[in-house]
Amino acid sequence: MVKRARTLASLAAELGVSRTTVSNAYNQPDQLSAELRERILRAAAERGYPGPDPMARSLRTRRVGSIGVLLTEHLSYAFEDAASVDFLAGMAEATTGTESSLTLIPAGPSEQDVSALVGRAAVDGIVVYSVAEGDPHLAAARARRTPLVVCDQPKGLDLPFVGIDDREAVKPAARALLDAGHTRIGILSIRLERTPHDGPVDKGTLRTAALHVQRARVLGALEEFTTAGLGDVPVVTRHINDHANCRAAAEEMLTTHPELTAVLCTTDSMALGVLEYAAARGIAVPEDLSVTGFDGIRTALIRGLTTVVQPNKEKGRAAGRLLLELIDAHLADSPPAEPAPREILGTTFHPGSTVSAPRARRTP
Amino acid sequence: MVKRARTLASLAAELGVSRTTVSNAYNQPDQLSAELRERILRAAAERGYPGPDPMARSLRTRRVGSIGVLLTEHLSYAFEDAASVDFLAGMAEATTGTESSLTLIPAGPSEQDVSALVGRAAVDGIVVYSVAEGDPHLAAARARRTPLVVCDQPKGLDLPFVGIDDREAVKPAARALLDAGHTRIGILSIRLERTPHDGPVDKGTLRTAALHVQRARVLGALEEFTTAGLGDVPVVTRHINDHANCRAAAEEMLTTHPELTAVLCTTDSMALGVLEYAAARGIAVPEDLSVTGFDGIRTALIRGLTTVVQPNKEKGRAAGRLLLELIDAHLADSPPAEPAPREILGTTFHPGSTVSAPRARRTP
DNA sequence: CTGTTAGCGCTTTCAG
DNA sequence: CTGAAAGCGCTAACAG
Repeated sequence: MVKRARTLASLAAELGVSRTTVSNAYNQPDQLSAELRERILRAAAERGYPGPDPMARSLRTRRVGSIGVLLTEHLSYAFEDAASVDFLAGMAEATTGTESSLTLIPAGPSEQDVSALVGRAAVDGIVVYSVAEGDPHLAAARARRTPLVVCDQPKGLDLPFVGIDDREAVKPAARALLDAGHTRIGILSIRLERTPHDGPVDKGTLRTAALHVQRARVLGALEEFTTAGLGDVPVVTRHINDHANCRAAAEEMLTTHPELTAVLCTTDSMALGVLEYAAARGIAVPEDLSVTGFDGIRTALIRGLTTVVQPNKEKGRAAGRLLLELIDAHLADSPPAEPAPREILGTTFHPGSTVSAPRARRTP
Repeated sequence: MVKRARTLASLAAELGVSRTTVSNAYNQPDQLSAELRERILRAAAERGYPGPDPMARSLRTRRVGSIGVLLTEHLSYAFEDAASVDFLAGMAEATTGTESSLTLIPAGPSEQDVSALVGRAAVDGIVVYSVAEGDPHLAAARARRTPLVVCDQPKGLDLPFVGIDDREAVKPAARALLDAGHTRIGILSIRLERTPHDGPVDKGTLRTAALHVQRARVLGALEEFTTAGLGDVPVVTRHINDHANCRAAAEEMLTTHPELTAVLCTTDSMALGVLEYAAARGIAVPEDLSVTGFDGIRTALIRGLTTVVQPNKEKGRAAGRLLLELIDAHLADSPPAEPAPREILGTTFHPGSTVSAPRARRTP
């Protein structure tokens, strides 16, 4: 077995054909006789020529064959969060049938050279998944001048967008509590700002919060509560949406506000934390405490949580498809659409079984 | 705002410095004065120069900055399977701190141009995750002559490998059944060959099965059973490891072999299918039927399944780390290690609560 | 159906 | 600290 030909050019030389012909053997099979093509491919295999170099090819064609997803969290977290796993599944699905693979671009917290990774990623375009307003990674992704789709947040930019209407979506959950007769309700949300903060949230910071999704959900709920005439609705937050924090948030809320008969949570994980805390304290749900969530993750649905279900997988599919379209347009030199395309997906309210009328209070 | 400078060269020209200097501003900050660097970067931002083109850069440096995972299943399936999600989380973790992202390379069933995707993926190396012996995607990955790590299967190739000892790992589960006194045991496995087959499996095809992981688990269990003097141990398989199929497999096994008092499954999903079927039929587990699984997926552990837990995330981490090492060595022109590195991770037996002594049979 | 001509945009010696 | 020269390996016209 001969061992030469590490490039297309050298293979062509050895076979006594032109580079074009070898290139065509790989890329345009109908541009040469089947038998010549066979001969070339066989010779390539014999000499261990691995086929056209992907980088050189990409440089020439201006297309890599991969779409990127920018995940702000520590990358492995994306695989622990049920919602983002579903989202990625949807994006993966969007690539099937296309010639693209899917590149996960990690984005750590260090502002500096981290954006170098997004600037250097070998991708034809990027879906920016749920980052805070002003996140430097988003800026880095825009700086690439390569197609871009924003998913979930930040909202309100003139960029291609896929997401849900968080503010409206949360309302059925709020209404369910009101309809059941609750008047003492607390709101549990996860981080509203990029900088860590755990504890109570005042209405001022709420108005300018950088994480639009959480903000919209809290504001949507508050809108319903206020309209119904409720006065002081406490809001408590945690930076990290994990088990321990969710439970701690539940404890904080119910300890500092023992009068509450219901808690509306802006994520299912939070709600599960409340359920768990309640179980540990012997607080019956929904008899003593009504709870609602948001997201519709599997475990929450299995436990019968009253929640709002959002189509995570469909979101991934939509974002991926839109990005692929934009890439095609970009490669064809079509000017970007004006205004930027915007896809708002529907959500559904899942009644579940964690809301009921508040237990009759010991009134005189 | 001026809008020119789409390349490093043009930016250099406009600033009256050399291309090297601009390049250094991005890549070797210590090779020029901080102020000149600032000036260059600012000018770049003003003119919308997106920074060095990733493809051109990669072509020159021979390094992309991404590692690939080849997932044979339809890509989105990788996100539905708990084991592979954990594996991916581990791989993602391996990239943190490195300058690499993670590219998921889909591999559909169509033999032809699908291998083109793996040949063309812009990655510095590939982890081939659990594919059948003789899978053309593996061949395509090898053909790249770029570093490669095989995870789980195929076994026995002289390629860098990360996995577990499936044959030994399953034995504690088999022994648990034997120790409890079972003598009528069936084995439920998922696909043993690349071509779809559902139903009973004969010992002949078992010996040559292309999917080494499943084969090793079945053979490991059979070895224990045979050593213990059990005679005929039926083996039933399903090609797809999903809900419906797992349940159907359970039904087939228990219908065609009503004498069984225990079922050993080579995946937790299978075992969950058995549990579900049993529940639907009013068969008590473990009183009427003992069941064991393999994998240690969360839902199985929660349900108390007796199973073997394998470290999926750790496997991903190990595979990723090994690949990154190989890439560094490759780029440094070090010759590949001989023999290929091989990392076998440990597994643990999870006793659970789905195995007990067989109910006393109605003997005279 | 085949070959010739021109780069794609960048980094890297190696001298200044 | 800066600049000039020399490709990395490939594909897209276009002319035979």
